[in-house]
Amino acid sequence: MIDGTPLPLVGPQSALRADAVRNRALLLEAAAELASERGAAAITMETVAAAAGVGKGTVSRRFGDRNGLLQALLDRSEVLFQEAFLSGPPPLGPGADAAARLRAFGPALLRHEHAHRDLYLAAEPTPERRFSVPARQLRHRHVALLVRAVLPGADAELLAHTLLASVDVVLVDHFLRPGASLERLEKGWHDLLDRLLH
Amino acid sequence: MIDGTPLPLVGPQSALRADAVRNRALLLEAAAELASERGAAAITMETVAAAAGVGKGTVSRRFGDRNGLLQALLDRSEVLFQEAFLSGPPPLGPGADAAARLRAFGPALLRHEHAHRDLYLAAEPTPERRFSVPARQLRHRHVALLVRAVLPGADAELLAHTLLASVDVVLVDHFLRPGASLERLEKGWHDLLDRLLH
DNA sequence: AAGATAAACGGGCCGCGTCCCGTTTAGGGT
DNA sequence: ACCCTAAACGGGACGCGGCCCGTTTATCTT
Repeated sequence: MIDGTPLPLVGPQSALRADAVRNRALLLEAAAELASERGAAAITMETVAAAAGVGKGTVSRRFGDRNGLLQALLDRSEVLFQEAFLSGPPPLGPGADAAARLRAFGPALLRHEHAHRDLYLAAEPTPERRFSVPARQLRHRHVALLVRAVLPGADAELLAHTLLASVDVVLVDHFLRPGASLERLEKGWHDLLDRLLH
Repeated sequence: MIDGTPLPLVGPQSALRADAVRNRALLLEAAAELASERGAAAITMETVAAAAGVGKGTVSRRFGDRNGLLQALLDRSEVLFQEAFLSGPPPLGPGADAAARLRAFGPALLRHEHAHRDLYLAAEPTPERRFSVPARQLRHRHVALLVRAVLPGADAELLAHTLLASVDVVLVDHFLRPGASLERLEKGWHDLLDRLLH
């Protein structure tokens, strides 16, 4: 397992050496600057290594591959979103009933991903790893939990995947290209839930 | 546009030269043999070119990229599936009402993709092209048509994407790994439709 | 039949991602 | 304070995909 990529909301697990911690920060900073100046496509293992003043091998060892680096880059804003639906104010966070939280989740995810769409699109994992990304797993568990509360008879795991897929970044981006609006997608989410909940 | 990859159910559009047609067939045959003998992962631009006795440039020009080659490989079985839901016997084909056709579509797609899962997983397009694959567009139009007939008030395009996503190869494969069954996924499709149609 | 033209061909080139291994260094134990 | 070991480091090597361009060849025209 690649270290230095702590799962969100889980403590450090392997005690990175001090210089490794430093280099990790340097690399993420360099990558963020590259992304904001020349777009996410400009992030390559070599350029980010050079910009941070370290060797390519260091990037590889720390983040595994290019995708791991991009995932780590996303982690900061992802954690903010996670806090919003795990412990933030209702209706997204606890305090509202499951149906209301579920209703609020779609639009919130939609807007969050859309705000960072460049990075999310660039960081789209390969098919075989798509469901292993910690952030995705957390989203899925959360939605499945809400679905279970709202539709006890349903296959919550499967339905959660379906719901999440309906607001996937890639799909959203595809819809927004021609001129569709975020509002249409939000309405789609609400309609879908309304039909599912009678 | 890459020629030699006619859209399903649309006639040829650019009159390939005779030698090009021959090489295209040679390449596809070589790729199919490679896939069956050493797995889809063994298909690289170079090995397939060598196996067919042509240069790498030829593969590149004909199929655009590795993914285009894999899509072309899938086309043969894909066309069979298309015929099944476009003009085959009910309940999948015309002759049954839209609700019954929609019910039948999920399991049919599920089983079709599962039967060719190795190739479908290998041929998974990059995010930006995911919705441009002709076969996917055809599936989507078909499902959207049925949804429009069954739920006139809904956003048929969006809902069709959601339905298709719920039986996506990558998701299905993810579910089947631990030991889930195709039956569970089929039940999920039927439950989803039942809830949507009251 | 012979020339013209557009298309196809081949294979070399470049860039990127990944792997590897000999070297260096941080950090804890004595 | 010194050493010992495990971890991190650098950067070169390799393989694959995508691209390009000088050469060959099929097909159409007259």
